Amino acid sequence: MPNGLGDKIKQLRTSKGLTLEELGNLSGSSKSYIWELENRTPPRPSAEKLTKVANTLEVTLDYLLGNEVNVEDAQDKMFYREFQKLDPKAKEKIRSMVNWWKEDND
Amino acid sequence: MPNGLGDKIKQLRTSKGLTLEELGNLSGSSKSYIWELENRTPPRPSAEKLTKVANTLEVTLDYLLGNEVNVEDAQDKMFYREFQKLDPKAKEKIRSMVNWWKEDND
DNA sequence: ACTATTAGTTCGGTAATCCGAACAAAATTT
DNA sequence: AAATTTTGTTCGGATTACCGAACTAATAGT
Repeated sequence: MPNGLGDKIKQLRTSKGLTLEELGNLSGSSKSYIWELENRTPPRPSAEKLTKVANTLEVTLDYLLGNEVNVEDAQDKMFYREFQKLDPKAKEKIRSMVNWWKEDND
Repeated sequence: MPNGLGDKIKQLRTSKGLTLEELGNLSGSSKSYIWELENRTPPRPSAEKLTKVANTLEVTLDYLLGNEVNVEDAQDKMFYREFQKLDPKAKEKIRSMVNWWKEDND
């Protein structure tokens, strides 16, 4: 039987080319615990740990927990969060970059 | 020393006219634990518990945890809408470009 | 004021999180 | 293909989240 949370973490981790240890280090957990999250039947991880894991994997907590349905929205949201923290000049650069990108496709 | 998470929970709970026991019952926790969440220095509550509390209080987990996205700027909002329309591949490229470029500028 | 009811606080115990370190398997190098 | 390095898995134990029940403080009813 598949574990929703674990499957998502493993999916995202491997797609980013990260090892258990790397994800552990980046998100302040031990690799053994990351493994438990991925493979053991649903534990009750702390919001603190899961938040850091979600941030490292660049998705929202709600996505990992199944409250948000698709990855794309979760990723968009995370990107937007980071975007908002940038200074106006940086925002402007990225904005124009995105606009330029759009010109081609339509 | 104000505790962010606790203050928010208490604020929301009382504004909804709920007692510790009621919020506990509605969200699958004991009243003593709700009290700890509100008054003791920040513990490490499980994502499971916190999710239920957030749902009962009708707010997002991200709000409780302080990761809130505030959508004040109209220009940012617009950008976000446009970004969402891009195809996944383009999004990924832009994301990694921004990440890479952010390393230098801190 | 006294009592009854409700709300909030404290506390001991138990079960679960989370880690480090040892072990196993897989991949890479020589 | 043996040796080395890297990645994944298991396990014992320290720490702590979370509960139940006893206690205190308010609040309301008579």
